[in-house]
Amino acid sequence: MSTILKTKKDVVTEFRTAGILEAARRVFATKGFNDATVDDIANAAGVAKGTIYLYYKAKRDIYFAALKFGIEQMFSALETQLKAESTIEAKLRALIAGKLAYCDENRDFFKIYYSELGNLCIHPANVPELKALYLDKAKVIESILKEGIRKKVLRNVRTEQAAFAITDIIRGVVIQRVLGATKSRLGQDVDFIFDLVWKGIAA
Amino acid sequence: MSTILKTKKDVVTEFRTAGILEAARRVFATKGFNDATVDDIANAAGVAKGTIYLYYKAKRDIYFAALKFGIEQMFSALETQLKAESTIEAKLRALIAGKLAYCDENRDFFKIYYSELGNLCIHPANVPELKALYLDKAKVIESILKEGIRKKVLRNVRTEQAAFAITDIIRGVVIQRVLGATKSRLGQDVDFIFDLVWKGIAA
Amino acid sequence: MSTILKTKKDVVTEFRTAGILEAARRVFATKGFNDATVDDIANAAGVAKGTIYLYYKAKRDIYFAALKFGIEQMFSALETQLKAESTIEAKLRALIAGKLAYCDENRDFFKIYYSELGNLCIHPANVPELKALYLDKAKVIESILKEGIRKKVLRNVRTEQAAFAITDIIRGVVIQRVLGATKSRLGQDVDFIFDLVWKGIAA
Amino acid sequence: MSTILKTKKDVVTEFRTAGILEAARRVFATKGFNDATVDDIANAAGVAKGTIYLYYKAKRDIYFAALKFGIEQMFSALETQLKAESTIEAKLRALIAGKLAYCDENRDFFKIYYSELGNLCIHPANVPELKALYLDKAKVIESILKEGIRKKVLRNVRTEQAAFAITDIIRGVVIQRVLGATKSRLGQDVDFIFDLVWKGIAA
DNA sequence: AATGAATGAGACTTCATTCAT
DNA sequence: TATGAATGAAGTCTCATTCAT
Repeated sequence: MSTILKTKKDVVTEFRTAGILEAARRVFATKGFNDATVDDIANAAGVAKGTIYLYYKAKRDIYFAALKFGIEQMFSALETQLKAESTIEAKLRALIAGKLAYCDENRDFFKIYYSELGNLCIHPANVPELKALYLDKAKVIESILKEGIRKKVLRNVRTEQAAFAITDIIRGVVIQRVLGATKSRLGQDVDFIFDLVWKGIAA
Repeated sequence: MSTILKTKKDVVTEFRTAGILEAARRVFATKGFNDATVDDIANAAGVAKGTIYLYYKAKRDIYFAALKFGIEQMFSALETQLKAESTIEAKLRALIAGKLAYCDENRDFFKIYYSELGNLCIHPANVPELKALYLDKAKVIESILKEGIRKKVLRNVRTEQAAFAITDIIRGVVIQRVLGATKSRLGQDVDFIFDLVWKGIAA
Repeated sequence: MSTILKTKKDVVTEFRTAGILEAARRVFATKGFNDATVDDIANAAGVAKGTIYLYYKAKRDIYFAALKFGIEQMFSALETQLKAESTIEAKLRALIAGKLAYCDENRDFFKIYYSELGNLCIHPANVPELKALYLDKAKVIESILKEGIRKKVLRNVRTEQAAFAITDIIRGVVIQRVLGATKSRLGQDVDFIFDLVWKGIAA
Repeated sequence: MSTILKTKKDVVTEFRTAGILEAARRVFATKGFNDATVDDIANAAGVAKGTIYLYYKAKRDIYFAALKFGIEQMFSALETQLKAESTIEAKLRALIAGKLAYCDENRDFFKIYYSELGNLCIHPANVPELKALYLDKAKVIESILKEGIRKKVLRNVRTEQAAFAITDIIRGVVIQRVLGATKSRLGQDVDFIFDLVWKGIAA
């Protein structure tokens, strides 16, 4: 019985949390953190303002939760895709394709993600956890690079920096896609990035 | 007489404007757009709050003005440096070095610049002029690339995208420098970027 | 059967009510009326918030109920003690000792009691019943005084005012005890009050 | 010139401060601290809500300022009156009369004053300064008592406690006056208190 | 031109109360 | 009867902007 009750509560919590986060993502993406109001989020989520505060202590917490949720979802998707590949080349291409696809399909998330990334320089102290999230994820790329270097497929570049560079190129392309500056199909953009990167770092 | 008065007025305007922008850059870089108050800027500039509004219609206008000022200063510096170079290779390296150096020396500006870049996706409608500023400046790189392709020094990449990619890599490195994630000396970072890019796009 | 059920219900009600009041007294004494939340009380009482509202219509009602409960308990104790005494002098001393002892032992109650007393001037309209409670109880002292005057033990003071005065002196001493301004033992304080009062009103 | 400017600013500040405090006293006396809103005070003072916050950092600060202002005004009036008297007896009577009169004429202040006094037991930590204000002022009475004892006019009572007792009796009478429980004229009440006290403590 | 006091809309957050389970 | 998730009114405080001096 206690199990059932607990489960029930958890279900409700999960349901509400998901709804709120989904709404928050939309609202934050549209208006940015500061112009989005908690009322906006509540309306978008179809709940009362007070309800939001049953699940999150502050507006900022909703924001981080939405961000974290997206990051983790993206990386969990990426990991699955990477495991399916064996060669370094394929892995790198899968990673580029995966990130591009995820951001393309989750533009709301992307907007928050990269906007916050830009703000890291301004509010770095506030968000050690967030910083960690960003940096940790760069390790995924770095480990592929290291493996490539070990296997002599890649030349001996500074892996940390190269990982960031790749991340940055991807971001740039996504921004162009989101801004509509580029009409290329996803595949073309993947090819472009991979091509540039591979030539840049291949042995 | 009227000319003299006008000139005098212009001088004052320029003087005030410069002071305000300089203060604004510092304040915005430290606190971000939303957490910075007009009072902060007025204090930093050593003028009364009302004075600010004699020169700018709204807080956001100060922000854009500060941003624009920095961008133009940076690109004017860049252009000078580029003119001194003749080969494509040298030009590219000069461009990378110049941007890196400027951002390194003007970290306040950089913080605003890249933070706003991240927000472009969120507030694109508000700031067509800003968007233009960002995109136009990418043309500088693009024109170098086009020249390189014409001279067969570079392979036939999509210049617009490549220009963005280069911009993005540079940004990534600057972010690492500002966050303190990287301790490399400027020259090393320039080498790293140039190396990666050149291998990626050389013929 | 109906009788049994009703009795059972009453028992439950009494049980819950007592628990809630006891918790309320503690919470209100610690935080004051406004800073205490219904949640606080529910937690302290070990019941759900909704349960509180099965027994009390509003937060304020809990407060008054707790107050009333304390007042009645105190005065019922006092009456018992007074009955045991025969002389005016002994009665007066017993009354002073009794009040002092009760408040000393029930500091939570005392805090609410006297804090509300102070607020009587501000919210008099809201609480005619409460006002009555306070004033009626002063009659106990007054009747002792009247008896004393009749018996020529006391001089002919205005009994109502004297009753209040005695009440006020007692309150003052309790406040000092609760605030820790005074370290005297209870007996000393009783002596002090009695001495002052007796000299003030004796024939 | 600087002096003139400063004076001007000070005058404005003083003017606003006085207006706000006067309004606050009225509002707090009518509704109590918690039920009074900053809007209420602003309206009563005839200024905008924001203006209040130019002069006080928080609602609670307004409250304390109003309280402090009243206390100081009352005691400064008292001191003047006391100086005019030479005998202990006259001083004591003047003190009783003065307090009674002040509270009678400034009922708004009185309500705040004694309501807060009742709350001292509940929020003692928050308000060390306030506590000090209350306790320090009791010293005035105490010093009279000590003088009386030294001159053998009074018997050797515990001065601190006696001072509190006198304060408490006065409060009680004021409460009755404010609540309308007593219709006696001021002089009668003064006589009553003085009579009781004097008999209680005279040698 | 310069000032800075005044404004008031609007944000976040709390919490008494309700009600479906 | 008991629960506690949901509600939304209401409060405090901030700050961009205005305007009289």
